[in-house]
Amino acid sequence: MKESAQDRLRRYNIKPSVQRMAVLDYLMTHYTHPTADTIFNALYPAIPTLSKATVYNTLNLLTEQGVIQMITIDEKNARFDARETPHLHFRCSACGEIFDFDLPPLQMEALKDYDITDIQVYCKGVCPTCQKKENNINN
Amino acid sequence: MKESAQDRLRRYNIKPSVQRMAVLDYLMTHYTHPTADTIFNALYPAIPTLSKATVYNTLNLLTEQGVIQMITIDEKNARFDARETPHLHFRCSACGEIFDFDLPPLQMEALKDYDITDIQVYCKGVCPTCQKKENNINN
DNA sequence: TACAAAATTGTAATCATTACAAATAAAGAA
DNA sequence: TTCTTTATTTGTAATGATTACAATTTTGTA
Repeated sequence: MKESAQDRLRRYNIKPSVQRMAVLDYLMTHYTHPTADTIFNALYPAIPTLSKATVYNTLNLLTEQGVIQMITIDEKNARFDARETPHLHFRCSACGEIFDFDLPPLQMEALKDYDITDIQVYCKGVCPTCQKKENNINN
Repeated sequence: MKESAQDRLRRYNIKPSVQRMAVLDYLMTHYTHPTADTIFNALYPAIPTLSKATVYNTLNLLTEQGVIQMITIDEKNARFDARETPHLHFRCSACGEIFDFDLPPLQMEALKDYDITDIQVYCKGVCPTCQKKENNINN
């Protein structure tokens, strides 16, 4: 049985306000790496008093506390991800979609004295679907 | 003997204008992950007619052509890196410095059908020097 | 109910980056 | 060379995501 957004906030000692639960719940049910704007637009109908500032405040708080990750693979907007296990992001330069992949643990002797709080691996290139499309265009 | 900025531009079939050589040469002699602004300020005295727009144009061109890498580990500004071998970036949350580490090749069966053009690995945390400082403050 | 602290809101400001049109430089042809 | 075309650079205005901040609302507690 999956942990709820409320429980996850409690686990990090963050007061589960309506707005915080809504933002985190959206991320925990949409593993689409949304932007702050996307999250705001999705929640606004259900919470018409919601402010975009609150969405930004909440995302920053959750990121600082390590509840979620801020992804900077897209230079235009920050994206957010509620997955808790280290994983790899692949961003297709053709369609823009961001794919998740499990990541083998990277143990590096050279980093042993560094206190690592966050690991992010970004790959960029073309996904198989877009490769096929490109081939069709060129034939 | 090291390759010059001019030769590297030629290798990528990019016309080696004075401005492009200056930007790339700066990156090839300063592995400090500078921002566009830092590069502009460093080059401006020697090239007083240089425009910041040219620095941005050049950095974008070099990034698109794969001559350099754009690093987004710092959410505020893009940073740039002329290293050609895949490597890992560690950003200290205390002092802000970005350290380079060699990266073991990451071969992942799950990605075999993806056409990967760029791999970036970001680690965040506290470097040994800042860890010591933090301990001293707490004692 | 009253008070203090925390959270949310709306809006203005910030600031890195981009857009764009004008100016300049480079390349090619005759 | 001189003319013509193309590529590059420049200065400045615009963009747009994010932040700052003061006012308002909500929450917790006595």
